Amino acid sequence: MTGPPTTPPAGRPGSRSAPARPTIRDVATRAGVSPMTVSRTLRDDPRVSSTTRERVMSAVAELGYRRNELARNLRLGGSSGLVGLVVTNLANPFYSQLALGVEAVTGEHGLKVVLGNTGEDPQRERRLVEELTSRRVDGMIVVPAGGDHSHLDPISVGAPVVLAARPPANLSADCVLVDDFGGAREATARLLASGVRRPAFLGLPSWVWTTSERFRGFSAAVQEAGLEVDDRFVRRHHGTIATAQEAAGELLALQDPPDGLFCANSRTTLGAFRAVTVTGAQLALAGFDDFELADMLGVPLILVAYDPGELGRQAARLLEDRMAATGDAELPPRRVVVPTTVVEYGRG
Amino acid sequence: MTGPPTTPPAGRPGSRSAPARPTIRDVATRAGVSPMTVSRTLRDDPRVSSTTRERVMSAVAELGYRRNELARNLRLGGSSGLVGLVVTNLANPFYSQLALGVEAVTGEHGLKVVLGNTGEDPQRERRLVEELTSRRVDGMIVVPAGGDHSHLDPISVGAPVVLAARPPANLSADCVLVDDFGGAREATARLLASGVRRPAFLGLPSWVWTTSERFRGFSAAVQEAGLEVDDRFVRRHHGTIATAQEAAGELLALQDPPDGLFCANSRTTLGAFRAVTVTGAQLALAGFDDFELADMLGVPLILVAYDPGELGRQAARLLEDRMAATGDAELPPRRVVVPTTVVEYGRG
DNA sequence: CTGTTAGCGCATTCAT
DNA sequence: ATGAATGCGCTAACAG
Repeated sequence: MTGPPTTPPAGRPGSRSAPARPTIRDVATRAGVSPMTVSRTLRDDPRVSSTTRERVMSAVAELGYRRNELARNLRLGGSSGLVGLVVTNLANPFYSQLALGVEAVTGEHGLKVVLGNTGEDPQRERRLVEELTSRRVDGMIVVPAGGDHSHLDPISVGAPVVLAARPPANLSADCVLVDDFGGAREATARLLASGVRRPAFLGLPSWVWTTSERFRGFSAAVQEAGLEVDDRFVRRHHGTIATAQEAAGELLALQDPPDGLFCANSRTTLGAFRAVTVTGAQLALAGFDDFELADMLGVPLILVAYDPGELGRQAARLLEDRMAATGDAELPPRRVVVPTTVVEYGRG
Repeated sequence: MTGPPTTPPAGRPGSRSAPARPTIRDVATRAGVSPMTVSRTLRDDPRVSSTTRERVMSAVAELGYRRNELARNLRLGGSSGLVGLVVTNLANPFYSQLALGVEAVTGEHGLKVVLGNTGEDPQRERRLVEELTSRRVDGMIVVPAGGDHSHLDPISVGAPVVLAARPPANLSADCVLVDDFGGAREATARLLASGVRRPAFLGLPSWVWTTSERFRGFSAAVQEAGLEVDDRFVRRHHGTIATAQEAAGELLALQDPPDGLFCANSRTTLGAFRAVTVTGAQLALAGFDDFELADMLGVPLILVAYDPGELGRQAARLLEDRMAATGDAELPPRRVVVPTTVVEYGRG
């Protein structure tokens, strides 16, 4: 009963090549009904008679029609069905897993994720946020780069904003964080419990929020063990494995070197591991972030593990929550903390 | 000279809370001009007088106006300024780096990336592709999951399609591949040059395209060395480190075990490494994919390295090329191969 | 240089 | 149960 192989709808004047996508009107014409009936059919409106529905659906199939969500969303209120996701470095497995978590949750509700990568450049972040705003994203999840987050104000963005991994500064917004303090504290406590008496800390510059939190956790554990944080044993580096190795090497070269080291992230841990391997020093290692092969390095390692995907999923849930809110509700900013666990490798 | 703090444009009836975004008409009213003039100003049309331009720009600033790209794109021809990126597993660093490469190139031209993750599920891939089509993406980059790619036909998608990492099947489309054959061949050749006489191969099931290519490369190198591929030394596993370890263990348990092993990907290599570590066997290792810490494992390792980001960048370039084409040009499908290099770790 | 008309593709409102 | 008019926000095409 399918009609004769229809010629594709007449392309717009001038473009003979690209078989211009059929619109709802083409379908209507083909099915011998009005565009409204097609629209209703596609919306699964129960008022459409089943015979009409069938005619419409055949026309849809024959023409290969796909509803234009752009036009639909415009008519529906100007939103896009898109969620903006702005991260600092997608090449970092941490953020790609976060992205995966976001995608998994938003995908369940038909929202799609638009990606932006800042490379830790606040300037670029501003640009990306503006572009996403112009595209009328229904919400945004951002791992903020700079120190001032005022440009992430949901008001100016025109949609809810959720920060991930780092808390808002100069801004009232939901956020999802890792338990940086608790994780660092517990790992450090285990390090001390294993007999370390001269603990050291190696991390990024102190203005990096996660590093400062992890340092707080480190300090707390040290003090709770009745020890004191030795300033000479607190070092910062610039985030690469190489600089971490260098900084760890300096610690080991001290006249009275530390006997244990807490590293504020995985690259730091790897740098420290290299320094230990190269020098053959006796240094118990702990660090934030679990990583593949940690169990294969042949040295004992106490690591703080957590699920980056969970960070993304929680962020997406907070966001969807806000999007669902009428807006009059004005729920106050929420803060979700993702738990950490401590894992030990290479014991014995 | 800025006017008095204007009350935000009257919200639509019923929504008193969200300060509805200003439209081009609000700006026009505020600036005392017509919407067209605002539109022209925003497009940097030189015909607008500088005085008018200033008035408009102040109004824009005062109202916090942002052009609605959705409406704009609809009017301009129904495209979205979006590129769809469908990958199999974003948690895999390979694909996240690929994504970063795509984002970097498309971002230069104002295109944004919409993400989709299939988890290797062809069904989900179909759904994602349809959704992206409905959103009128201007193009799509896909790491295809199944064996049949007919649903990726640019005609039905309505936009150019570029495949990445795996070649098209039942489909004519551009694609970007890694030199799987060449890389495997060279690494295997080095393995043999190091004295291996009884080479083995461990990979995924043979219907996985990359594995079969890499096996071809392995075989070529073996034959070029005047040896033969021993069928008992060719094994498949299911892609996890654990199954790889198991399969490698079986090889090592043979009465006359191999003295060298080529692993078809990084998880395979890691599994084999574990098996070697556990059993203490003498087995020279080579494999496809470089990975962090490969130099720290304490065993010699010959690895095939390449830049996944380059795969993404090339894919994005092919796509933009197609998008720019008039469509009448009908350039034939192109295939770009990203080169590999062989790196050796732990020698001595 | 600026304004008016018209319409991108779709869905709400009001008719029938 | 279906259709006609109207407009989402924006901009070509054509006035003036």
